[in-house]
Amino acid sequence: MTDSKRPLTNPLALAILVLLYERPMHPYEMATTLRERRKESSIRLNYGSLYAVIKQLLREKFIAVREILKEGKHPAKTVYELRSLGEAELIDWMRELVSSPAKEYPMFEAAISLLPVLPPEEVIELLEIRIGLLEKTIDQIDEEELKCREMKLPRLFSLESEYYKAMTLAEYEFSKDLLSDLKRDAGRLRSGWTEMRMQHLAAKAGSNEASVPAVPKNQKRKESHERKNS
Amino acid sequence: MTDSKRPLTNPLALAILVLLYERPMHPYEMATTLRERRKESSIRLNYGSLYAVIKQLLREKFIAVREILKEGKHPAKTVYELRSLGEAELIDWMRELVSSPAKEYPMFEAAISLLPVLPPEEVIELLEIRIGLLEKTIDQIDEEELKCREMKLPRLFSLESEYYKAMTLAEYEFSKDLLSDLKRDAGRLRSGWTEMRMQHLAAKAGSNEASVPAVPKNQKRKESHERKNS
DNA sequence: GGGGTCATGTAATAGGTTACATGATTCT
DNA sequence: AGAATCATGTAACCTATTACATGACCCC
Repeated sequence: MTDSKRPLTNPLALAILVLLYERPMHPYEMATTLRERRKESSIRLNYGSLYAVIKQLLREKFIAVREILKEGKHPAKTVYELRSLGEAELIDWMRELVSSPAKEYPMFEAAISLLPVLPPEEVIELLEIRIGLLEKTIDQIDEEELKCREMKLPRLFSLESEYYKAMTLAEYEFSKDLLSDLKRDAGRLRSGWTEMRMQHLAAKAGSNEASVPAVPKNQKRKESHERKNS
Repeated sequence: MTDSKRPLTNPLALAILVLLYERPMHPYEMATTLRERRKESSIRLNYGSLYAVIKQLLREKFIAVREILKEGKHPAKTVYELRSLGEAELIDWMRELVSSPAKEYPMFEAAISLLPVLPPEEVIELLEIRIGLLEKTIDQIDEEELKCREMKLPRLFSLESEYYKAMTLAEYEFSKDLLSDLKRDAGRLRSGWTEMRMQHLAAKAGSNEASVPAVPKNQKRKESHERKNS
């Protein structure tokens, strides 16, 4: 909300702040709690970076060591607690995340914007695979949902999977539309496709096309510089 | 497709491979070409890492130096070209991106899964802001779309923005539904909300609630360990 | 002469991932 | 006895970002 450049961007940091907002905890407990609540499915969590992230949170004074519990010959448990600065950061961060959509860059969008490198016929096949996999994903979400309802968990606990389902469905619809457009349409959607591929194809084939610029035949790939190995 | 662990994951690397698939280029030209085609809007591109990524591509033998052009006292231009290994990687990478949806982790999904840290009344306000911003975004996309149609650009060139619009719309619908559910519903959606916040509230207030476990009153935050500063 | 843009890069740092190392306890 | 789990962490590595540095050319 206020200042867009937060010291930490790792979502694991956000998750830890939330846990410590509930109660003090030691690192291992954080990991098991997050696992228990299955947060990995909606938050990118890498438990290997747990101690690293805690170090960062300490550095920023968002958290502090509350106590170090030593029992017998067990390794000592370092219990952390939230500091007021960390609480402020947590609330501010959450407010920003909820109120302000941030442009994110899914790789599928990148792929679509580079689609002409693949021949349209292949894209059709690939999209069919994708659509099948998306259907599977949606079925899985539905199953999970059913389980939750059977266990009579309040809806609040599965809001994130509702969101995930909505987004997956939207991608599914988009993919299906794109596929059928590609299949039906020989001119409109495909117009420009081969033209965009042409330069490469021309370079490869040594081409007799008129519209190909600036790539003399003696500069064809494959023959020129392709050395064996270092 | 084949092996999931690619040596490079940076989308800038993918973009460079595509450019070199079209024709050999020097780094600065790559940057300007990508800017010209406005790829930043659909691919996360950080031009500062350009030379670093090129170094990686060289290391992987995906690309090679084709020639070094020296004109007068200008800095020499190092022209790169795609090697067959790089072409294979590009095609394989693209196939995977199109055919296989990868679970990605938008921050909004993370926020939703942690929503109970915020009081429901505040979430309502924040969602209203979000919805407004999403509307703005959609209007912008529509304007862009109109421009493209006026310039009679083939649809192929704006597929990625169609995708972006579809996803943004889905998020918009989800947010609106969530908002109205939150506003209407006093029991169903909200049930569990305060309970999830309770532990924290209890800790803060010293609480007389029965169901609060394991946090003795002498361990309240604020008073106990919050030191002034280092 | 000054600003923009062409064109190169390096250096420092932060960020994150992976793998490894340790050792006690508890369950089978 | 052996496996899983509890609980700590470090070290190496790689990636990525940021900021800086250089210098010529071109147009006003």
